[in-house]
Formats: sequence, structure tokens, C-alpha cells
Amino acid sequence: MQRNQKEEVQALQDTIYVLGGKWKLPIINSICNGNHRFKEIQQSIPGITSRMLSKELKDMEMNNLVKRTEDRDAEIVIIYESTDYCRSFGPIISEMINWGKSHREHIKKQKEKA
Amino acid sequence: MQRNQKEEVQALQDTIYVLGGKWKLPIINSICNGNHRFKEIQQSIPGITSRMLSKELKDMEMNNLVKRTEDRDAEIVIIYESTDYCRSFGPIISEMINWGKSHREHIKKQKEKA
DNA sequence: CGGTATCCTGCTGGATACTG
DNA sequence: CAGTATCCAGCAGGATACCG
Repeated sequence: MQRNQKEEVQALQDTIYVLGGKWKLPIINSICNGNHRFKEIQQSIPGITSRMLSKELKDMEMNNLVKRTEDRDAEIVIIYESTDYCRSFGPIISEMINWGKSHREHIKKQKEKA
Repeated sequence: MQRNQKEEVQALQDTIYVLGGKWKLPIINSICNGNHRFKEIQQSIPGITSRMLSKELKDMEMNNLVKRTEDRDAEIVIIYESTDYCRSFGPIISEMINWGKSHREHIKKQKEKA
């Protein structure tokens, strides 16, 4: 084990810690993809309940991952926006989407063989 | 929401599912980095107990993420090796290490300001 | 050295109902 | 529409001790 490998493991573990749980990455992805309203976000993520979304959004707001705005012009409209910090997960998300896609392809091919 | 966005969310969620928990990615990383013995792997991952490592390795062996070999020449030696499947997580791990590193830099700078 | 066994805790997160 | 409140189960995972 070299010194810089230790650093890398720690960096990896830090990232895993920050992204912990089932929902943070999908939410980040959803908001970065242009969903801004609570319902929009919820509908874009299969399986998430309003409770979990609410919890995570609060958490992410505190950690500067999203920006929440109450925009009262005529009526009250609440908007969630991505931050730079949020967008910094882009490369990770891309790679995970890539992996997931090719994994599906892989499974499909195996089934065809059988 | 377009059709291909749905696909992407699902791909993302699949990947999160496969990599679920605190330990799979660090273990994959460790083995891909050339650690092959149980103790080596354990020592390369801060905080992991033998129980967790054992559990995860078993799981990963079943899912073809690692190959376990009992090499009895003179004495019994057990070796864990990475598989292609295991190595397919390389890009994700790289990106997560990158993120973790620059995140540390970021924190450090903020502290210096204060 | 390479693990198991046992025990236990807390947190994640699901279900459901309700609110301003 | 954008959440809260409540209740509860399951399991990830820690501590510790032990085994061939």
C-alpha cells in the first residue's frame, strides 16, 4: 500500500458517505435534468415517496446541493434548482448510467442464449 | 420526461442497487489495485471488520465479482482476484475518487479562509 | 491466516394518512 | 401543490469472541 492509494481509498469512502442512501443520486440527476417542482421530481424517480423526497431535499438544501426558492408572483410556486456543487456529481452519474445500461444489455444477451 | 430519461433513471437505480452498502466499491477498488489476500484487503480499507469483509466477499463471489482460489502448493493460500465484471466498475470508481479528492481540497480552502 | 458465530443497535426507508 | 406526522419493520453493519 502506497501513500497515494490510502488517499484514494479515503476519497472513495468520502464520496460514498456523501452519496449514501438510495435517493440522493437520482434526485441530483433529476434536478440537473431540468425538473424543478416537487411533483415533477417525484414523478421522475420510480419508487420514491413524498416523505423520502421531502427528507432528502431538506438535507440537500442544508448541504448546499440544491437551492429552494419560494417564488410568489401571483401564487406561491416552489422551485428547486441545482447548484455547482450538485452539478459536480455529473461525471459520477454519467458513469453509473453507462454501467447500468450496459449491464442491462449484458443480462439481455445472457437470457437470449438460454 | 422523455423516454430515454426514464431509461437513464432506471440504469442509475440499477447501479446503485448493485453497489449498495458501504463496502462493495472499496473492496472492488482494493482487489483491482492488486490486493489479493484477505488480510491485505482488510488492511487496505479503513474501518472494515473481518465480518463485513467476509460477508461481502462471499456475496461478490456468488455474483461473479471476484474469484476465490485455494492454492495448495506447500501450504494453503487463499487468493481473491478481480474479474472482468469487477473491473467494469473502474470508471465509476475513478470518478468517485476524483470527486472525493477535489471535495477535500474544497473543504481545506474554506477552512483557510475562515 | 482466513475466517465464523453471536448478539445487538440504529437508521433507512416503506405505508398510510393528513394539512395549509 | 408541497409537503408533515406517525408508526413500524428490516437489515446493514458494529463489537466482540472464538475456530481450524
